[in-house]
Amino acid sequence: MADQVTITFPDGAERQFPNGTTGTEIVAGISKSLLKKTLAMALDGVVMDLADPIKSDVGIEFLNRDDPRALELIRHDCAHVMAEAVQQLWPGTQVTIGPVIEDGFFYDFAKEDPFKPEDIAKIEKRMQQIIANNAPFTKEVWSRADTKKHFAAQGEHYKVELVDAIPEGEDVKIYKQGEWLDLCRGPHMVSTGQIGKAFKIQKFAGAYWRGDAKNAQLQRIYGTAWANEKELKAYLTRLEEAEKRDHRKLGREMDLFHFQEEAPGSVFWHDKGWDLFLSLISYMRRRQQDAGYIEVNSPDMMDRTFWELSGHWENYRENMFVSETEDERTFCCKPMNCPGHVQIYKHGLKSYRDLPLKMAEFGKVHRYEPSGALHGLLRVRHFTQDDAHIFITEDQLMKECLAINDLMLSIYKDFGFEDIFIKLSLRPEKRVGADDLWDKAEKALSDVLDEVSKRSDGNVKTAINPGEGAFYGPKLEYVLRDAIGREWQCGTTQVDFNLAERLGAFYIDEKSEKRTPVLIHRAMFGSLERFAGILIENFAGHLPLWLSPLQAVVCTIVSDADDYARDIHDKLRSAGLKSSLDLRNEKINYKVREHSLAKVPVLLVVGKREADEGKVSIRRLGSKDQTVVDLDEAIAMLSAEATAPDLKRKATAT
RNA sequence: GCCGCUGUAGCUCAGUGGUAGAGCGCACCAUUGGUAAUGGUGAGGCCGGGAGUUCAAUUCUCCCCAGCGGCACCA
Repeated sequence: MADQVTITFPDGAERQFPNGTTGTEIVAGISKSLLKKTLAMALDGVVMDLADPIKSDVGIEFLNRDDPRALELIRHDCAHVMAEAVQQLWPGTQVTIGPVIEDGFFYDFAKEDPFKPEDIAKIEKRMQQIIANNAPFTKEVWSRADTKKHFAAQGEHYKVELVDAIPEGEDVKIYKQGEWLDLCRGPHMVSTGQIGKAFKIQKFAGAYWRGDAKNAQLQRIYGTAWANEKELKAYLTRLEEAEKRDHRKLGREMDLFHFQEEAPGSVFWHDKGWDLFLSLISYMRRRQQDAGYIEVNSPDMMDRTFWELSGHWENYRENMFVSETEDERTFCCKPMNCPGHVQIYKHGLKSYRDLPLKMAEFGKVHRYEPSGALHGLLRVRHFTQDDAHIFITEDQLMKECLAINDLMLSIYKDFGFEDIFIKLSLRPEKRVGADDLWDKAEKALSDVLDEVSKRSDGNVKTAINPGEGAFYGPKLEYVLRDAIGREWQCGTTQVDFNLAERLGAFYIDEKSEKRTPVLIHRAMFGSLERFAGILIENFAGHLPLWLSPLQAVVCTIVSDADDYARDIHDKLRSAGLKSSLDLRNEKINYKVREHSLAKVPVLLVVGKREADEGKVSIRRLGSKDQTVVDLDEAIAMLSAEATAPDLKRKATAT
């Protein structure tokens, strides 16, 4: 072992130190103020405890709290302090795991009595004390046996399990902060005081040990921590903004839909919401027709034998709506459209010349989702899929998947979603079909993914999810990023070498032989209900004109303008615009406020002046300004804007 | 489904062991006002459902349902 190590500083300077010198010693040698500011070091880019000895030649960086890498340390340390606070306040509580997550951290505890809402303040207060004590974080490496003995003696059974989970050959590290210690792989900051004040305990929740519902349920505490108060405040504001976009709230305010307890997980669409829904279907229907799809409609209920054949009965029986009828038959509300589509396919002999056969349906599927999963429009028990099944020969697979991809990306773009992420989900444990068919299907989708990624010049990001596929085949899942950076999984392309055969579908090939088609399942919006919810949140209720169920309200300032307003309303209607008339005996301020709150995109305000001159005053949602233009001009402009993007493209193409 | 919290007027929410209150909205009257709340009057409630304790339950206890926040699930 060398006596000396060469350390390279961020400015490029190199210096020799005795082997085993710690980061702390080096910083202390530079300046007291730097030592005070430094939370940790990075050796050749790897973040380490400042107190770690340096045993080889490396490049060193010192992390202060403004370093982006420091945030993770602050949150991690904050989780430790929270755990200490909880164990101080409620002795006997067992600690389990406490990782850093996006925007914060959590720690899971095993504790008899549940935490109460008022405990948040108690925990925060105790954490402040621990942070004020500013105890240093110190690291020790213990033997496995000693560690297990220690935790077993403390009654920390989960920690004993965690020690067993540490891979052989890896050190068992213990971090101490004052009297308190935790099993942890680190790294940590220098002392608890470095966490600062910009943290907050957010909420309590239940969570299963090791994420498995078969295990005990622990109590999770979520918290957040930031480098400074300003960032914390910005984060809390961001949460508030997201809350304002909540589609459940906006749905009520905009009078789009409602839910009630007699139909949990089912939507009561009001006229305006249904108008939006129908706009989405019309749009998708046009896009699919243009792409060579046929549209069909299959029964909502079919005999259970179909679902046994398809494998749904075996895999999803508990999640199906099942009905016993007077004739003692068992019918199931369809949880998927595929078996129905295969029946339509099978009606009449198919030739290879008929393939690819692209069969679409706006089918309403019924799934008895677990009660705790329901969430507004985003997770319901009855939803409409823009579903399609594409029957192909094996060698058409690549071409069809790419065509679907192109259509998918083009459609998302029409709604303003251009930041797309595609996940490839591979075979799950519970599945049907032989492994060689899975090999083939996974290879095919993987090739498609590579090709899509290549074509997009790296604009489309991709990832692979082992074990997440459907029971009958692997899938590509399209994830959209919305206006405030949240991700929503929508479209899916699934390659299925199993179902067509199970349901007895075939075609006659060039050699007059029977062959089984490959089935591609695909949805682009996914669920119409869910997509509508996503759009409401993405646009914060400010729907683009072509999707808005009420595009304009004609408001009068004085009743002398009533006849003129009626005239405008009629003309808007004739031009295909969705308008309504507000002739109420109210002040214009009142009308503007009310329609603005209802997110009406365009207000056409008319008083005596406009009536005399044949003009309208246009006020757009979100703007305080108005422009006065000729009525005909206004109608032409709004009509153009209200045209769906695909129709606009067609109009300019001809 | 599991853990915790919540359920009072159309909406947002106060409140109490002696069967209820506000604001907004709604109806009516007056007001014709130029771009985010004109004034007045009035109507509106099985206090989520069921059982128990009590002289008396919206209030306390238990069970159920639904919603919310998570976890698990998501063909």
